[in-house]
Amino acid sequence: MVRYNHDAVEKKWQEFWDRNPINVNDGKKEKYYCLDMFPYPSSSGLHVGHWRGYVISDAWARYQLIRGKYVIHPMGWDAFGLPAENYAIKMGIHPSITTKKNVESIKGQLKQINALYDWDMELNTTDPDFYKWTQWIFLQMFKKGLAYEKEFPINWCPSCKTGLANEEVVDGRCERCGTEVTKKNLRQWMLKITAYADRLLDDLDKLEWPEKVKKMQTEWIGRSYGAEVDFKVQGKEESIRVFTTRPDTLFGATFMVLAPEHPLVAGLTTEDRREAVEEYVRRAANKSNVDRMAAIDKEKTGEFTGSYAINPMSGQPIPVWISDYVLADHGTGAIMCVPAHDDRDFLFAKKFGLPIIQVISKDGRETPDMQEAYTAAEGLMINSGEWNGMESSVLKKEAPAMIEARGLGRKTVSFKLRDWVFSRQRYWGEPIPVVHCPVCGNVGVPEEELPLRLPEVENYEPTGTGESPLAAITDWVNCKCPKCGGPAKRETNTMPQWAGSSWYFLRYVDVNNKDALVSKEKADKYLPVDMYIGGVEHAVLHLLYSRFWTKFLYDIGVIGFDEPFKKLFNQGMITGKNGIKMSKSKGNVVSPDDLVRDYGCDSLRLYELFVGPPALDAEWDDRGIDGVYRFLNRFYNLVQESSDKDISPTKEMIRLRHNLVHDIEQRFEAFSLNTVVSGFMEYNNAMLELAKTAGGMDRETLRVYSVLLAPFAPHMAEECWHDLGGEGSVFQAGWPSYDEDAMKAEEIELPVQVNGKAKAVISVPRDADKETVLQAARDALPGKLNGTLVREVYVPGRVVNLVVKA
RNA sequence: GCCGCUGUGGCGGAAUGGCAGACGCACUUGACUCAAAAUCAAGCGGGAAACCGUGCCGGUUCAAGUCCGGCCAGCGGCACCA
Repeated sequence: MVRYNHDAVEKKWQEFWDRNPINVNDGKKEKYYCLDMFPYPSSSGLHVGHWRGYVISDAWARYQLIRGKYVIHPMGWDAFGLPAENYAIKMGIHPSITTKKNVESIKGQLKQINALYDWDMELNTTDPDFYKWTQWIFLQMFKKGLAYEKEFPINWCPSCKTGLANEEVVDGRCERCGTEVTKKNLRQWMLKITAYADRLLDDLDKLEWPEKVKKMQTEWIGRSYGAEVDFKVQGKEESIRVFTTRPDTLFGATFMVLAPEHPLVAGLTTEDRREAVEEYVRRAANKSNVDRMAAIDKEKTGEFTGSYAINPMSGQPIPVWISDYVLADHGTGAIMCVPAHDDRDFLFAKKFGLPIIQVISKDGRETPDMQEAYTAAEGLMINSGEWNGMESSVLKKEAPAMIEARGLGRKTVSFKLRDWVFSRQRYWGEPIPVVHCPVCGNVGVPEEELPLRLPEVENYEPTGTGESPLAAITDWVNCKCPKCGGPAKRETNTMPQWAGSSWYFLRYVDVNNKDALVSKEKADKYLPVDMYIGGVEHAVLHLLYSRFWTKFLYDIGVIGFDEPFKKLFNQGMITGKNGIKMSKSKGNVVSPDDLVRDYGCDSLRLYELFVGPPALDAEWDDRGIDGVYRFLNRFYNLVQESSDKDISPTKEMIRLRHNLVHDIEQRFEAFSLNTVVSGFMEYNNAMLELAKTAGGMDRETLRVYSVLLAPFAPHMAEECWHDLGGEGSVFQAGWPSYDEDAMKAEEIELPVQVNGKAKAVISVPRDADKETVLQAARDALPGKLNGTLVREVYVPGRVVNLVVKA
C-alpha cells in the first residue's frame, strides 16, 4: 500500500489552481452567490468549530461550480467591536493595529481550508473606503427621517459602558459580556425599523430559511391585531388610551392599570393616594429587567390612583390602578382589565378584591364562583348589553370596527418590535456623520465629505457617563455647520457593531467602487445571496438588521431586490467534551492547524462533515479523523492500482457507478453531508470488494467518483482525476448523471417476514411475478410456519410478509 | 407557563412505514514484524437458545425507530406583549 503524501499532493494542486483558475466568470455562466457569515478577527484565531460552517459552504459552492455556475464565494472581516477596543485600553495599542495583525493570522488559517474564496473581493468593515458607505446609508436614512434622535431610558451595560439595542439584551443581560443591564436616560440615535415591521414580517414567507429562525423573527416583531379604546376619566378632561386584542370583552373591563412610568399617573393620583403611588413608582424604577422577570408568576403588586375612568360601553365607573405588570413600552402603556377573561387581570382582581364580570360563557349562563380566567374567545356573550348572544370569536373580529364607528376608539395593530437604538458610547466604531448646530439643529455631514474618519485619540477608555471617548477631542468635535457655516459640534457617538454587517454582502461584488456602494449593474447581475451559511445566534440581530437595510436600499433605488438572503442554513455548534462550548478560558479549544499538518486539509474537511448532521451540535473528538484519513488512503491506493490497467467495467461496476451518483447527489441536495461522507466510504468499500477479483476498478467509475468527491476533498479528487487520465481540472468535468434503469440489479434480495418479524432472505429475479416470489418465500421457511397461513403480503422489490395464525 | 428541537450499541451516528444499528471511532483476535507502529483479515447490542431490544405507556397497520394520542428527560427560543 502506497501512503498518500497529503503535504505534497495538496501543495501541488494549490499551485496548479493558482496558475489555472477554476472559477472563472466568462459573463455567460449563471451566477451563484454562496456566502459565509464573515468572522470577527479575534486574537484567539479559528478553532475546528469555525471550520465546520466554512467547509459546508465551500462544499456547496464547489458543487455549484462543477454544475457550471460562476460562483461568488467571498470572505471579509467584521472588524469593529469591543475586544480590539478593550485591548487598546489595556495595552494602549490602536485597535486598527490589533485588527490588522489578527486579520493576517486568521487569513492564514482560513487559507488552510482551501475554500474557493475570491480574495480580490476581500473587505473590512473598518476600512474607511468601506465605512464611507455605511455612513452614506445612515445619511440616507437621516434624510428620510428614519434616523432620528431621542432621549429616553435605554438599556445600559455598566460593564461595556454603552447603550444597547433591545436585540442585544438577552434575559436581562448584555449579549456580549453577560452583565445585568440597567436603564439610563440618554440622548440616542434611533433607526426606525418599526416602519418596516409589516414588511419584515410578511416577507418571511418568501424566504427559504429554517422555520426556527422565521419563527424567532416573527415573535420578535410580535404583531397583534386589535383596537385602541379611549376611556374618559371621571371628572377630568383627560382620557386613557388602551390597546387590546380582545375588544369583545369590553363590557367586562372592571378596572384599569397603568404602567408606573405612564405620563398620566401623576395627574390621576389623588392627594390621599399620592404618597403610596409615588413610593410604588420609585421602587418600580429601580427594578432591573432581571428582577422584573423574576417577579413573573409571583403575586401581583400595585396601587390605586384614587381616580376612576368610565367604561365606554357599560358607562360604569371603574378604578384606575398602577402596576409593574403593565409595560410602559408596549401598546399604550395602559390596559383595560377584564379579570374574567385574562389570567393576569384575574390574579390582580383577586389580590385587591376588584369586581369580576363574566362576559363570555360556554352555555349562555354565568359560571358560579370562577376559579380561573376563561381566556378562549369561544362562547356566547353575556352581561354585554347589545352584544349579548353574539359569538365571541365573531365579535372579536367585528368589535374594532364597531368601536371605531361609535367614536370610542379605532382598529389598530401593535408590534413588539422597538426602534433600533443605534448609537454607542464607544470608540471603535463608525462615527455617526451628523453635526449639531445651535442654529440649524442636526445637520448631516455632506456626502462629499465622507468618509468621516475616526480620529486618533489618546485615551480609548469609555467615560461611563454616556459620553463617547471622541467627545474629548475638541479640535475634532468643534467644527463648522455644513449648512450655515456657524460654529457647531460633531456627533461623538459611534455606530453599533451591527452596522457594517447590515450591508457588507452587497459590497463584495463591487468592492472597489468609488462612486456607489454597489453599481446598479453589478447588483442586478450578481445579487442577492443565494445561500447564506452561519450560526443561529444572529437570528434576531444581524439577520433582522440586514433585512431592514436591504429593504431600505431597495426603497431608495440602490438595489432591485428587497430580501438579502434567499436561502439560509444554520450549522450546529462544535463543542468540546460534554457539550461545553469551546473557549480560551475553558482551555478546550481545538485548533485546526495541527490536524491539517498531520492529516491534511482534505481529511479535516471530510471529518468536519462526518461528525454529525450539519444542523445539529456535535462534540469534537480528535480520534475520529483517523477514519476519514484511512478512507482517503484506501481510495488513493485503489486509484493507483487501477490507473495503469485498462479494466473494462463489469455490470456490477456500471451499476455501482450509477447508484453512487444517485446516492451522493440525493444526500448532497438534502444537505445530509454526514451521510454523503459515509456514502463515499460505503461505495469505496464496495469498489475494493469488486477490485479484489478484477484486479482493480474501471477508470470511468473512478473518474466519476473523483468528480463527486471534488467538492469535499478537492486535492485528492484533482490528484486522482489526473492519475486516471482526466483532462484540465476535475472541477471542469461537469457533474455526472445517472440512469435509473442502470441502477437496478437483475437479482434482488428480499427479506421474508413472518408476522412482521424478519426470518429469512431470498434472492429472486428483479421481474419475478408475485406467485414465484411467494413460493420462494414459503420454501425459505421450512418448519417455521407452525400455524395456518392466513395472509401473504408482497410489496414488490421491498418485502414479503407471511401472516400466520397459531 | 408557551413554542421548538433532541432521545437508537462502549462512543459519534445510519435507516422514502418494510432485514434496526449503515458508515466510522474505540475495543478483541489473527496475519505481517525480532518487536512496535502502519497495513491487511475476522469479530464486535443483550441472550446458551427460543427470543428480546430504538426514553416510557397506549393506539393504527400484514409490518412502527419512523404515523397517531398521552407522558418523561435534556437542550434551545420566548416569556406579565394586554
